[in-house]
Amino acid sequence: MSITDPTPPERADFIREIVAADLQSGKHEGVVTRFPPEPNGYLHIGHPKSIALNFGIANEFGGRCHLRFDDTNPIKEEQEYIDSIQADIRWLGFDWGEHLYYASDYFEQLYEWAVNLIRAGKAYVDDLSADEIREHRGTFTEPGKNSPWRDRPLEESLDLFERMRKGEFPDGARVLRAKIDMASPNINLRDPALYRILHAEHPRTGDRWCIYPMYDFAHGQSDAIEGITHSICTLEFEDHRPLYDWLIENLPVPSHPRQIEFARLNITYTVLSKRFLRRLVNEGHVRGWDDPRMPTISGLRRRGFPAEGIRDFVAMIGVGKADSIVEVAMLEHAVRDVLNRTALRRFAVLRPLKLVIENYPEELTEEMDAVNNPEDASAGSRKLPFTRELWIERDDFMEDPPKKFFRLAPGREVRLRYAYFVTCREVVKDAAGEIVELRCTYDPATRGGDSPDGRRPKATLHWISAEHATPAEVRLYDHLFGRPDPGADGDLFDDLNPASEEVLNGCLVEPALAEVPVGETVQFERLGYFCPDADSAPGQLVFNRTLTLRDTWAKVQAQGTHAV
RNA sequence: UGGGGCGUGGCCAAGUGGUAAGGCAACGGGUUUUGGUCCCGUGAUCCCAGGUUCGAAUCCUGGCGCCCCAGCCA
Repeated sequence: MSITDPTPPERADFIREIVAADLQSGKHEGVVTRFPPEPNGYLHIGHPKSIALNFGIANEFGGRCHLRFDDTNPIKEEQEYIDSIQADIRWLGFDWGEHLYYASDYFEQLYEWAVNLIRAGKAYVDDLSADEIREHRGTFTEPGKNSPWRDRPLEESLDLFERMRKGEFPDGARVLRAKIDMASPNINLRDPALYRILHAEHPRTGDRWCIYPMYDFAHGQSDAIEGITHSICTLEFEDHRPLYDWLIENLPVPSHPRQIEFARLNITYTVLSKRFLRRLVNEGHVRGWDDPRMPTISGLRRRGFPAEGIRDFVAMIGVGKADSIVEVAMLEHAVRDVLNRTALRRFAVLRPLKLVIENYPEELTEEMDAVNNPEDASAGSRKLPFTRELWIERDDFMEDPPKKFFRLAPGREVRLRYAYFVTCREVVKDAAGEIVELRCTYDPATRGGDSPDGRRPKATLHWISAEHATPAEVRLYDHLFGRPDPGADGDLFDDLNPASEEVLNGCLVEPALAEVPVGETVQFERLGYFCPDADSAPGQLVFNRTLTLRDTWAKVQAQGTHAV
């Protein structure tokens, strides 16, 4: 894994071009990247863009990619997040090998470097309060003012910093600041805070420390320690690059990484803000971080999205510096694309309607051959039991059908997939006028679904033998938000889609569906992709709808509604 | 408002001075035992205005628009 190929892949993005150029010019002999999550929440669909970029570049150029937790703020970070993040990255299909690191591994080194900086007269301990520091910072148009402590003797700062570490001061009492330029037009250079006092339990270092480095003082140096060549981050850190470089240049670090920024991912109908996602979970709007409606990796996994679809999606959207909002349809397309190729086809009836074939023998059960996946011959076939009493989808029958409806209707003949042609002879209703049963006849000559005389029904329906049907609960999911730009004109919570989850009980599925393992997504023919939920138990099947199939009939219906 | 970025069809996105790739979506049509899949077809003069050039989305100048920064968050 040490051979370096300086050839960029075809049509590389601007970051890959930079990497390739650095390799070709000999600036670097190999490439080392890193994915640096803060363990303060679960990974969401925005992260794979960065993960695939960092791990992808490392792979393509024969380098390596580290997983490094940016754990410098113990108040927000938890072990649960550290664990879930690793599980999610692995599930996505990426491997950091032996290269698992934590910024907290470098706390001692970072502390030493801070001392170096003080000795060099480039950092000082400030006694100002947070409010006072803000007041001294100035504004976008006015320069800041120097802190009265800015020029205190080095020895005094050294002593104070050491006592900060020893725990002699309460939170917020003092802070270590870089001495750069309070008049800089870049606010990040107006003597940024480097260390703050936080008497908090850290998930990794426990109570060994009560001062913690700020992001700016930890990230670049961690990169340098690990020999990262290209430190890829999102656009909002562009303003921090001068500070990143200043620290690298003013500290005796072992290497000089280069920070490169790209635009983070945004998707329609979804919100990717850890703060907001945490609220959804904590305030009970969803079942948890892994709720199938959540844009988290664990939510998408539970929803049945394959990792390959997510990888294809991020490859499809590209990498650039222009802010953009990708349509969810693209994600859904990527997912359907892999599922169409790989998902087993099964029969399931969500809203059952009884269909009785009057001229079919009472005691007979036939075994019909059904293809498991028309896109993959190696998936083989299965037997479907067929009997006189069946269940079909309520939506597949209309007593008084409109012009474009070509499923079952009184007097109409349709094909029952893999079985026979049936014709509706009678509609049975209950006292309330509800349709409760369809009486039909079948044509024995059409066994398997083809007629010897070349008759071709306009529709093919899926069905379940009543005698063999297995009950199941099915949870239908839709976008978490009811509009493409949630929160655009007000509170995000006002835009939550009240119909994002619909639980259906009394669904009936074919016997083979009891065997699908959690983690596998199958296609319920003509309905969509579904996967067993972890809530399933023997005899208590629960399925989540991953996505519907593309549905041109639904589109026709919607147009009809809107036309009037 | 000072600084930093960005601006190519509805949405992503190639293009790096030689006459606008591709994908998604939408809309037509064909195939089809999933109204699925698959196949075919349909759309831009590149934020605007000047300029340089035989020739500019690509270079120059000036505008306009959008995003980010005033945490002891990352």
